[in-house]
Amino acid sequence: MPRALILLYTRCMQATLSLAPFSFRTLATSGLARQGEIATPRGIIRTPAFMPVGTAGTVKALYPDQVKSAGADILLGNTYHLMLRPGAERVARLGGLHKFMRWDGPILTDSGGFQVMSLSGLRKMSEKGVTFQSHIDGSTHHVSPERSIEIQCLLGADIQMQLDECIELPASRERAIEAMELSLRWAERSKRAFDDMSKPGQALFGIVQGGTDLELRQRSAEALVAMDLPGYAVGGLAVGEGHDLMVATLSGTTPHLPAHKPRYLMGVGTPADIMEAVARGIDMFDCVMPTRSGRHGQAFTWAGKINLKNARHAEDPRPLDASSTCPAARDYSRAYLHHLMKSGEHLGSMLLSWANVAFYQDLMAEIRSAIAEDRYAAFVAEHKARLVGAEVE
RNA sequence: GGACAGGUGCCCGAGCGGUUAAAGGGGACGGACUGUAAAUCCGUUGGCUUUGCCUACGUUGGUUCAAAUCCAACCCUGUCCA
Repeated sequence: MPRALILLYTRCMQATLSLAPFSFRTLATSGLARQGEIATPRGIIRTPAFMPVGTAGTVKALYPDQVKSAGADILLGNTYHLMLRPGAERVARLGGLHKFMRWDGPILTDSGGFQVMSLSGLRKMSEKGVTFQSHIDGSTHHVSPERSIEIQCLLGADIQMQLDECIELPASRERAIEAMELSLRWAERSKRAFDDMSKPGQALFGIVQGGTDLELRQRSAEALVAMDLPGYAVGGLAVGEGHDLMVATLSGTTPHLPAHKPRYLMGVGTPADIMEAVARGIDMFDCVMPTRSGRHGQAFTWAGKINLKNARHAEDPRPLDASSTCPAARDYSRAYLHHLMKSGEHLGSMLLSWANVAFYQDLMAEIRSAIAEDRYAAFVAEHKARLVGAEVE
């Protein structure tokens, strides 16, 4: 083959690759649980997937390489936090978030909707959008659905989230309706903005709201599905309602979301939450739990949770999990991890964050295998109880 | 040897007649953490037969209705002077 042709072919392939559409396919099911993959121009996301949270352009206390080698295919960034610092335009001038933080896999960005709840004392809501008072310097920042999408495009997020209103539970039905309907109107505006500004291969997800009211959840889901978005998230859960109500709400929500599109349960959660959500057809998760708990001394293992700050580990020479492939879990004694945490040494937070991110990825890998082999219910029955509580020795 | 300053709960340290089992830190012990205002936050931290009692602020004695708080002696510690 002439050299010129090879070059042309290569260029075409590159072009095709860079324009590869966003797509989702299911490879196996077990009950309602699905195992599959999301294809993005930046790589495949194996589902069910857990996305480590990298709010401010970093999965706290971890190098991108560690996150990658732990098995994560995609991670999160945050519109609100990156908008304030270093600023979306600056990130764009520096080549986008992927290059900036040295993560070449897919990135999903949250819209700032969670900060509507978590920073409720520092913001004002209107039909137009949210006005935040910066928690850093008090300056005022307006985030409309359109501006949220613009920021996410500037960051270069592969999966973008509509701006929504996340409310704390329990909440009155009126309050849930209000937030759900506003979120739907904002979904429409987000979609229009996304269609204008996004690049091929990027995807916008809508967010189902409605509190724990199944009728509201259904209405929200159906309205979003009518917008024909590339994926759908379930938001407003794990915000005070408790595990059982969350699971019940999911049971009444996922059936209203199309089977051929990815479903993302936002902000969840514990290993048990994830297992039950997968059983109800959820494909994607994110949560600060592995990293925050890690920084605070709590490790997740197949034997249950372990608080390394507890005195009982002071002279325990065993690693967290001798069978783990993660060096943090395999090669360091509990006694040493205990010492690091008690001493406030950064390495303690780093090692436990690493071990936890790796554990969560291992959990997802096991979940995917169990679905692929159609033994998911048995898998949950075998592991859930143990993962809920403290380590059983 | 002399002059000051000081000895408080595991440690540092506030209190300087009653509202003091004694502020505040730290440490220790335990808990929480779910689209990250979080390397953060919250408890507990003398004992007991626990709506109360006992023990406790260097030691001993005293003043007082009442003392960690006032007085005396003694024992320690620090700084300075000889």
